[in-house]
Amino acid sequence: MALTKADRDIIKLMQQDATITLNELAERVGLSPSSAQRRLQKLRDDKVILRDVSIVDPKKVGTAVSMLVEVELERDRPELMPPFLRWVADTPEVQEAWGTSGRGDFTLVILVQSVEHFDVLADRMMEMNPNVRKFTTSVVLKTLKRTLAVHIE
Amino acid sequence: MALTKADRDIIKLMQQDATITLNELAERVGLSPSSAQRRLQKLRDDKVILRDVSIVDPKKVGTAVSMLVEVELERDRPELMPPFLRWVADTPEVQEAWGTSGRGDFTLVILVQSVEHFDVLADRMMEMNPNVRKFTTSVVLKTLKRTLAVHIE
DNA sequence: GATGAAAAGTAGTGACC
DNA sequence: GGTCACTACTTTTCATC
Repeated sequence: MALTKADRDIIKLMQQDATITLNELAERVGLSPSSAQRRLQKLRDDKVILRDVSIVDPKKVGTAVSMLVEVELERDRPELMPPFLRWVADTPEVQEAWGTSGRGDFTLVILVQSVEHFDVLADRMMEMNPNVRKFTTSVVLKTLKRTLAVHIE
Repeated sequence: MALTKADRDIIKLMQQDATITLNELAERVGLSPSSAQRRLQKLRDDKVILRDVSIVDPKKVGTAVSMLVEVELERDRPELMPPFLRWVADTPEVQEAWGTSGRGDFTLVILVQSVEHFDVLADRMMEMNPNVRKFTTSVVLKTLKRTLAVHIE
């Protein structure tokens, strides 16, 4: 699964614009269209490229409040961990979630329509997860940058 | 720019899988392929859908350390704000950045190859931005969820 | 073992109703 | 918004290195 220069170039280009045609892609990485397509297919088969998605502007669909939430769990109730993980997975307003060292146990990025929606969501989180000891919320005032693109040298 | 039911369905589907064909898309939203394509094109023209990108598995390209960084800036030097914003925009290892209320002024998601790379990056951040008063770093131990998909009712 | 050229199949586009 | 014809893109085949 070693990546060639062409593979890395394909990844870079596809992370910027996945609607690029194979002809364009091929030209820019210095391969024929059929070679480029085979490499791309292999990158998908090997799960280097996981999927292609459309990026939507939240403001344009009436969903404009982002929150960063640090959640602290009770460590002495490990049996309540899986339900919490399931809640994270099943709650579409939770866009991102990391388990971290440092202050909080988990950091969540939550995107909702309004502060009222967030209130409801936070209440439900507490209700469904008695192992949530406390959480601190930071309101996002300005989103400077948002990408899942991985930097490739 | 009011969104129809079909528009919202198109957005939902495209956020999951942007490689879907117009035939499939049309069928699943209850339109003809060319109608679906017109709506999709309008969503792109109106910047509701900003772009399509490939999602890459960082582990598969040798980039496996994520950090959450809270940065506190000196408030009495507003002239140094633009350079900081430019540093964020121009540093590909910074995947996400928000300006927040609460403790830190900014929260960054940084993805690097190794802790050593992070050290170099953090040093350079301090060097290039004398208005960074302090920053606290949380190492990501586990990534539970990662999507930019916006939840649409 | 991967490449490129070309053929065959499929999907996207635009004019018209 | 739907139908249809046209164009463009993708995929497979096959010969080659």
